[in-house]
Amino acid sequence: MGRSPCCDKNGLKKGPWTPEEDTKLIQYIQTHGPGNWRTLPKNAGLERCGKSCRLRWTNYLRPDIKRGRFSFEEEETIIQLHSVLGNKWSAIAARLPGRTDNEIKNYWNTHIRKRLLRMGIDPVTHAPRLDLLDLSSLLTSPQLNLSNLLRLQTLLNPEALTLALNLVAANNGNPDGLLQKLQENQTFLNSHHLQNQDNTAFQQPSQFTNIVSQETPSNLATTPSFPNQNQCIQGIMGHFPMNSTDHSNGQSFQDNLTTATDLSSFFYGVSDQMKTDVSENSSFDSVLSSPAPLNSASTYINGSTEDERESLCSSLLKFEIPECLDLADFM
DNA sequence: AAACAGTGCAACCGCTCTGAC
DNA sequence: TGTCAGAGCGGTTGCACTGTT
Repeated sequence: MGRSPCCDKNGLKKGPWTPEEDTKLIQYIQTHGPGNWRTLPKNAGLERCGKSCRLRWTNYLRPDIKRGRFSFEEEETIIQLHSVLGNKWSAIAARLPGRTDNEIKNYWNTHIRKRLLRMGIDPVTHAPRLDLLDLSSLLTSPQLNLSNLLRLQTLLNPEALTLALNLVAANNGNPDGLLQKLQENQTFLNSHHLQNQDNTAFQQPSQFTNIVSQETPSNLATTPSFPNQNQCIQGIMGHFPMNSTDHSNGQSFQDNLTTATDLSSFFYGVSDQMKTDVSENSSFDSVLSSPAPLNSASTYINGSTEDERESLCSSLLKFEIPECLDLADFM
């Protein structure tokens, strides 16, 4: 359905608004109120498109517009809402009094988006970016075996581990290369004692299911020699290097396993030290469970600089490995 | 001091949605 | 039901400003 342009573009002014034009628009709207934007320019004595008038009014001349730097509360609200709503700037703006969709959109694109990218966060999905993980160095290690991959499972999301598996296969020249390594680990897995006979105490890690059901390597999921999930879990439980209360708030490894909904959440539970390293703020629990990487740390960060904000944001990212956890222990 | 590059933001463009007729 | 105008939305552009060499 063809549409006529919203206004006759010939003779209409474009570009930045002058103070005189602003004054005319403000005076007209104060007298007649906003609305009927098509006829407004003519009635107000403006050589502008009605659309341009509406944009100028709603984004810059409205009396309730809040100007100036975004506060940390506003910023974290934007990030959280964006993680839920996506690029629905008007919907986000509706939750931020005094801020316009255009302003929020610009702030996102020029500040928040870049900061998330620098921190390795995909600004679209709010998830860690897989392309920034240096998986190749891990996967070319001679220590590569299934148990190590399964330990990585606690650090990476399922997509990352899937990628790892695919990279392993590609690195070996054919998918059977990985299969061979998996078979080598069969002995290791089978030799392990079952430390927790009652596997029903915790849910089967759904992410593991993702791994074994991957189409590539093609024959991975169907090969009879591939260890079953219970065997793999046994391997993890037997070889996980952390024991007792290491790195956790007095919570044992076993307790973590029995309460975690999956192995990744177990790892996140272990990373409590990271929280206290950053702040004493009790609301960090929600940080670690929220889709958005940020939550309430207002008392800490208010008035801080851009770099300080980024520093805090980096520390809040749950995928970032805290110093207290030595990766070498996992390998 | 000048040239260049990078950044931020105001404004525009094209499309979709909504309601009136 | 179809058409149209008005309004709104999200993506993109262009320019001014700032920092760097």
